[in-house]
Amino acid sequence: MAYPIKSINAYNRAIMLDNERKKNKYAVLLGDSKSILQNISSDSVDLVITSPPYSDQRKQTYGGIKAEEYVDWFMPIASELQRVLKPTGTFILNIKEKVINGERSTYVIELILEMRKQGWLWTEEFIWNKKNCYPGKWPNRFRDSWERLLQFNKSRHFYMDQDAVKVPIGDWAKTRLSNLSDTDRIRDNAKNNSGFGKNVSNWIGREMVYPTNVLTLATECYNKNHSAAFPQDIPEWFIKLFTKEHDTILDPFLGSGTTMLVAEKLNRSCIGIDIVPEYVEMTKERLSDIGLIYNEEEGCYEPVIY
Amino acid sequence: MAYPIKSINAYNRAIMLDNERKKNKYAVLLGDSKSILQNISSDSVDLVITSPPYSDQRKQTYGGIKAEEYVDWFMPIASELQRVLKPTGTFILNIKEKVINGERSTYVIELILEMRKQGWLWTEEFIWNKKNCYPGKWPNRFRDSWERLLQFNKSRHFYMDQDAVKVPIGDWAKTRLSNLSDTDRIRDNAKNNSGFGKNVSNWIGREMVYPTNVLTLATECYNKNHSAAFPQDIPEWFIKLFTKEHDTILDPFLGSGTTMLVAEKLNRSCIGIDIVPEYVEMTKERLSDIGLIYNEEEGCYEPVIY
DNA sequence: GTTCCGCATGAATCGATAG
DNA sequence: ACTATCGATTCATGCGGAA
Repeated sequence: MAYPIKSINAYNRAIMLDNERKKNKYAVLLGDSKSILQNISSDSVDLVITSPPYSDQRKQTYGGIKAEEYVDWFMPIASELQRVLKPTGTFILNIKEKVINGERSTYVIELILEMRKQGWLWTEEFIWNKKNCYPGKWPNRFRDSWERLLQFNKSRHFYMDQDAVKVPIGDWAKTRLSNLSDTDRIRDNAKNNSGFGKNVSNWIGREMVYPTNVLTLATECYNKNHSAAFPQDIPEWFIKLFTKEHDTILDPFLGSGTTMLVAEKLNRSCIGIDIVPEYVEMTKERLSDIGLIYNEEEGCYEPVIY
Repeated sequence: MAYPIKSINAYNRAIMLDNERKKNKYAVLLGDSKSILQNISSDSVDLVITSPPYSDQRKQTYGGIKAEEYVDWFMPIASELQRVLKPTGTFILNIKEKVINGERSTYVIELILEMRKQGWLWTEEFIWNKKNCYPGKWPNRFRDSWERLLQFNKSRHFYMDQDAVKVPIGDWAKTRLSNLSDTDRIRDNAKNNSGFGKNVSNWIGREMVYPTNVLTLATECYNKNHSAAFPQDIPEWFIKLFTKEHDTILDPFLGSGTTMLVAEKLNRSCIGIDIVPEYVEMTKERLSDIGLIYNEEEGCYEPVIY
């Protein structure tokens, strides 16, 4: 077949891309993370990113773990994650404590202390500021609009590519301005307009800036037949930040497969585990939908070979 | 003297306002909070709001408390605060852990656990999302753009005036409410059995909504020489939320006096303590500047009597 | 093609009532 | 006196069909 030059170039580029991607594998494993993880090699994962079921939440699908049992339930899994993670790897844990008897439960902060005893370094706590948080009104509290994104490491020398998550100055200013509208009138009587204006002038001329440890993102709540714990932007941000192409990502509570789909998009390998058969099936379907094929020998999904 | 009617009314109103304000007292106490607090009556304070010296920070002024000693240093103060706080009162603690050896230190979360053992309820954790956080770049972390605002209470039945801190509704409302469908006019229950439903027509004409537990405010320094720990907006928001007029507010680490100045502005009484003589003097000057006079008998500042 | 607009949805929590 | 269930309240988002 004869192609115009333009088309040949595009075709060749497509082949190159696919050969690149062919290095990646996508394994979707059904079962309890605590035991399934034992089949994964030590020091083999570059990034663990997951959103485990919170205490007593998602009862219909995950059974619900009681707050007072949460730390004991999670620690054996944390131990396996520590084993499979590379020394330069990172573990991002998305979690938030619920209210019990009018108080924030303490299982999350107890978990941090226990994981440090287990040898983890608690490197950082990012905040996910949820723009569209759950509605509701109560006499003694406001709507909960944030979640924790805890960063743990095995060593102080972990891989981090800050330039991969730089934000265009325009977009940043744009979202900031839209966010400002909410709070502008809160600080109406404050005399900090000059301070803000000064900062704005500092940004002029810069095209890309580094983000902070607060991620302001909306939850995905549109009408789909699967519910994701976090929006795609969360794993995307951390995958870009803490991994390179062809690195391996692990999500021990895969859910509807968001982490894996994002890993594929970003040309990384991914291992996902979930205890709910419907979720595992859903992820497999989504992988087939985007053109990956199942490799019987290897027991995992791969990009199509041209 | 003869006044036009208009002026007389304004004059009478001024006297009324000042008589109202005259009920308020402003005490600025020099010394160590741990001992000074013992002179304050039990169950007498409606709101404690403070930003204590963080571990190893502000060394020149406070001497610096080591991270591993922080909890032991703070607990006796927390005990006194619990004693002086009314049963319906609230304690807001602005704090953030610093990074030590590449890790977030754990003294803040250990403090939460210890304070619960002491009898405090950990009601909520607000996030102060600092819009113009400190600039800088490090190889293994981004700029720290948030701080904790921990809410503690003595009982589940504390005073809270949510309407006092309402914020303007988001822009979405303008378009959303311009044309209502049939389902918008009735209660439309959610399909997921959450029990949630909505009647969109309830929102017509609504301009203000309740805020969330994330406060997006710019940092603001009263003066570069004085380390104002937080901007006026922070104490203002919590004073409006957790106190009424003429209530008593306490700041055991007053610094340059931001909490007291805001309390005066909002017509509340205030007690402030600081161990640094220069800060105490500065606050006294600021109180004089806004027209308060020192009452020798009572040992505190008062609004001028007409 | 764009823009407009209807609409379901989301890790929620409290107090009252029932068992 | 305990625990379990139930009704009530609420805001912002982006898909998908219509204009």
